[in-house]
Amino acid sequence: MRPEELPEIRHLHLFRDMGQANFESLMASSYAQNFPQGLEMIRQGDPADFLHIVLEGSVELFAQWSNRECTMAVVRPVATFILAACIRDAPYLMSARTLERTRIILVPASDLRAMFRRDSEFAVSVINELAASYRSVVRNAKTLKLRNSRERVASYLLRQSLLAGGAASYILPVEKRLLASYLGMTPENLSRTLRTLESDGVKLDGPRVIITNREKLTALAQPDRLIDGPDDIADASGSALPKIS
Amino acid sequence: MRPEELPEIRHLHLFRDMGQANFESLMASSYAQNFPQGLEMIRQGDPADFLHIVLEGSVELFAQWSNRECTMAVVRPVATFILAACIRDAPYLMSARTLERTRIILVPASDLRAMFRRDSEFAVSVINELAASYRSVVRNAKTLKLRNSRERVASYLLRQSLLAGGAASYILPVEKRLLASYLGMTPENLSRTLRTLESDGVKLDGPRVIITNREKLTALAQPDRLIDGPDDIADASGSALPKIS
DNA sequence: TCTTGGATTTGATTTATATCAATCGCTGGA
DNA sequence: TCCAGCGATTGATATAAATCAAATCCAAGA
Repeated sequence: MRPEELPEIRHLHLFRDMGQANFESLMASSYAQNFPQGLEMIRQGDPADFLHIVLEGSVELFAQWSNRECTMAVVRPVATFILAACIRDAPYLMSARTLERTRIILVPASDLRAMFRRDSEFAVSVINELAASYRSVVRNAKTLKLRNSRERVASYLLRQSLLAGGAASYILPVEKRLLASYLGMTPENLSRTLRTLESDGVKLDGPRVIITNREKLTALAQPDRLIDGPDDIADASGSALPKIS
Repeated sequence: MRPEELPEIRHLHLFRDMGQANFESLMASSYAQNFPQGLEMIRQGDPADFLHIVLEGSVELFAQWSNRECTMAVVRPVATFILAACIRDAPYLMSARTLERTRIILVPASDLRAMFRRDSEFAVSVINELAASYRSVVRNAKTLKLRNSRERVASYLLRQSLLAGGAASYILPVEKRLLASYLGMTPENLSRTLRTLESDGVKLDGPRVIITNREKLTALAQPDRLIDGPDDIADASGSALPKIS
């Protein structure tokens, strides 16, 4: 691990409040690894041996069942993922693959579990992280069950605009086929939906999103703080898709 | 609160490992309340002031958006709900209403937050509870995105059979319209689906489920440990019926 | 016992979405 | 530069699911 990377990790909410010696101890047993693009580094069902921290690149979390698969989330630097599995000492519920060349820190799950018993500040951080993650998935489930695909697309585009500082134009952070899977629809359906949304205030030019009529788009998406955030505590780690640990 | 209720609460994983004095202190600031059937005792968006513990009856957690609503979960004794919102000191993401006359213990969220900073055993229990909850919602999201409604119904029926000790016949624990909403479909669609499932090994007689061909039903449902459980750590909160094999 | 309201079922139809197939367009490598 | 391959789009069609409407069933209360 490079020395300049430690502060980046230390800055995460999860590690921010723990004792310095404990943080160093945890990092001492961790190690970095670089993965090429498209590598499946976690397979669902495998035992959760390491907490993963993305330092560079990006990672897709996806789930599989009966020859089908779907994207659950995309994790971007600097953020952790699969915390819950590590804590439960249980099999991963999701697989993970790199979307590009990606640098990851691997923190042994056993050390992690020992640490939050030793460092009560860290325990509080873990509690907060898990509670936030839980709420994030609940929001996700709500959008899946309460909105149809058109509404999900509209609210996604609007939310991304807000993440881009309310910009009227921005670049989609992920490929459309991945976005389609994340939103629970087929690429064809997403493509068609995007076209029909042109009459509702948003236009696509390749990967570029141009919001032409924010009021109209908002009326369709009906953004809701209890689904789309912003979440209670400011997170703003600039991830393209909701963060999942 | 009745004295005989304390041991029931104490027995929950969440409270099992904390110091006795701390448990008593937490309970001292809590109080019981009885709600009639059909009462909406939590409205989504309200500040999370109390952790709720169901002692008797049952509670539906549901979400609303744009004049639509859907059932997210049903909580039965003895269990807690909306822990994450209390911890984040954030608005509830879900509403709650009683499905029958229900007795609830209300634990002030502020006491809860103070307590896991004071009692590190309790902190560990909260961590485990949240991690388990998180994984439970992820499973739910997976079934929504990976299975169609027919498959969701089939796997639900099979899962309930296992919860009933593998019984070939059992009574649905909830009304069908609520089940439909939980499974993300309309009551009409559920009704029709149940009928067509008769050719796949399961028959409905009112609220009674009769599994006529477990192999066939299993082939359709394709139960998966990473979606349907059983979860990692043995929970066994009730329904641990002796298995005859 | 009779009544009534809600739950459930059934039927007809519409709408949403997936699937299959083909084309287009871009990008990276030979 | 040209080509191969993949993502994106478009069109045609099939399937899944929702909606609308009505009938039936059933349990709680008068």
